[in-house]
Amino acid sequence: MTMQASQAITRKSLHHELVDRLQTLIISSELAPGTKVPEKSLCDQFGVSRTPLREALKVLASDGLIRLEPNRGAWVTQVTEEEVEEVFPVLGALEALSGELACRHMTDAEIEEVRVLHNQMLESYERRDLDAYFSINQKIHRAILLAARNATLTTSCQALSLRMQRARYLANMTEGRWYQAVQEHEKILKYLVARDGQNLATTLLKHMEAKRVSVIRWLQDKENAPGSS
Amino acid sequence: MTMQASQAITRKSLHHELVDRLQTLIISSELAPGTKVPEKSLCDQFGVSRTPLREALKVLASDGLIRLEPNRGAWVTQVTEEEVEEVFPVLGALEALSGELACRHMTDAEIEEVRVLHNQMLESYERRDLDAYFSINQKIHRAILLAARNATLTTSCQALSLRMQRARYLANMTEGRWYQAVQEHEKILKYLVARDGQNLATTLLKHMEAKRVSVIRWLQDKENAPGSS
DNA sequence: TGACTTAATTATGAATTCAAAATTACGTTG
DNA sequence: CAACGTAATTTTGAATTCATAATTAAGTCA
Repeated sequence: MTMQASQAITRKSLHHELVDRLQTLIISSELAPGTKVPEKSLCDQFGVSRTPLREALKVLASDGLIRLEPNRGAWVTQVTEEEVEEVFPVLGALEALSGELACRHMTDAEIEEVRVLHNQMLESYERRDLDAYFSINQKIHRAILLAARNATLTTSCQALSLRMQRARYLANMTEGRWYQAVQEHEKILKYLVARDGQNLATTLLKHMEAKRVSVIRWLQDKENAPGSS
Repeated sequence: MTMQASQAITRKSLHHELVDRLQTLIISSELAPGTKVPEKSLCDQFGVSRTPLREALKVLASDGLIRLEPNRGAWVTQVTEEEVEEVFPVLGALEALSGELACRHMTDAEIEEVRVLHNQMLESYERRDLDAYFSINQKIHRAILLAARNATLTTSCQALSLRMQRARYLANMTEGRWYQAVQEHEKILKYLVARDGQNLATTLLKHMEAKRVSVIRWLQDKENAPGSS
């Protein structure tokens, strides 16, 4: 069953398209952390030759999603404690900035959109629907980021978020942490509505710090009780 | 086709080496902003085929140093006002973080090294030696960055710095701005020695903001009096 | 059997080739 | 001569090919 015709890529820049697709595969763990990137099989799957695929791998490597070992191929990077301790502070600083800028530039309509998302998120929290919660959560953070009106900031933030996403998405929040996160989001909305950039920045920073602790804890648990995907 | 021997590349990963070399060419303006990247001539110059060169171009494009136009090749990006307004705030936030972390992690010996550099910088200021000043200036910022002990932060900062470097390096500081910058550096050293992370962060942020203004002014002057390179 | 060599296979890195697109050069016509 | 259209050339994007390094398999000998 060679159905690569259906999946064959034609749009704009091939390597760029491949970067997107590979990112998706990595975030969704279809390409599992620590495993080798199956160059040949991906070429078959996407119906492309090795040249554009390898171009995409170089880009992903510079973003830290994969690691290139000379003459030994590409490997999906693991989310390590060390990396988490590095990335979250940086992400915190960037999100804080995005909050500050968003307070200056966000339209009232956009704030209203965030309020709607916020309420949807509360609902999914009530339902204990973690998937929905994460999805809406991301939309809120993204809305704030976009409202900062700074493409460079957006790019930098997203690149780092991507690296954490696998880890964060699967982080089985405790009931306590989940409640805490919701409380933090109440404050985020409050300060956004008040256009209080300073306090929003501080809150987003603390929010990220709490996430860091949560993810670290999850990584440590996983280490002690490995195996179950 | 031969004679590539003189500059031929042999070290580790070819595309990685090419990324480095091309960055250097771009920063030094040997590849001038706004011009087309001469793929063929670079291949000849480096003695490599197009494949690894194009891999490097993809990476540089994702870092924003060049722009890829589908079917039309690669172009060295211009430093625009818009971009400066975007990048400097982000860089400011990151340098502020680096200052905060550096105060926690820097060894006394490392602080001493910064002091030495600082004094050298003052000397080059007295001599009005702009090249030396910039070079030492960069070393100081880099020392602080490395002392933050955060590889992710280092990478992010440097990527953004690179994009600004062409513009900043050529920024013909006014006497007034130069004096101001030196004063700012006095404070930076002071707070570093005191390990006052909060104030160091604030100072670095202001320092970057002042640089932004300076570069913007330079860009505007350049626009009104173009041509002279 | 098990450690060590050596040969076969496979995967990787980079050059080359090839089709398609864009650019340039040329010629025509008004 | 200028504007347009067509042909030749060059450049680009991507597949293919090729040399080399790494991995696996097979064979040898204690």
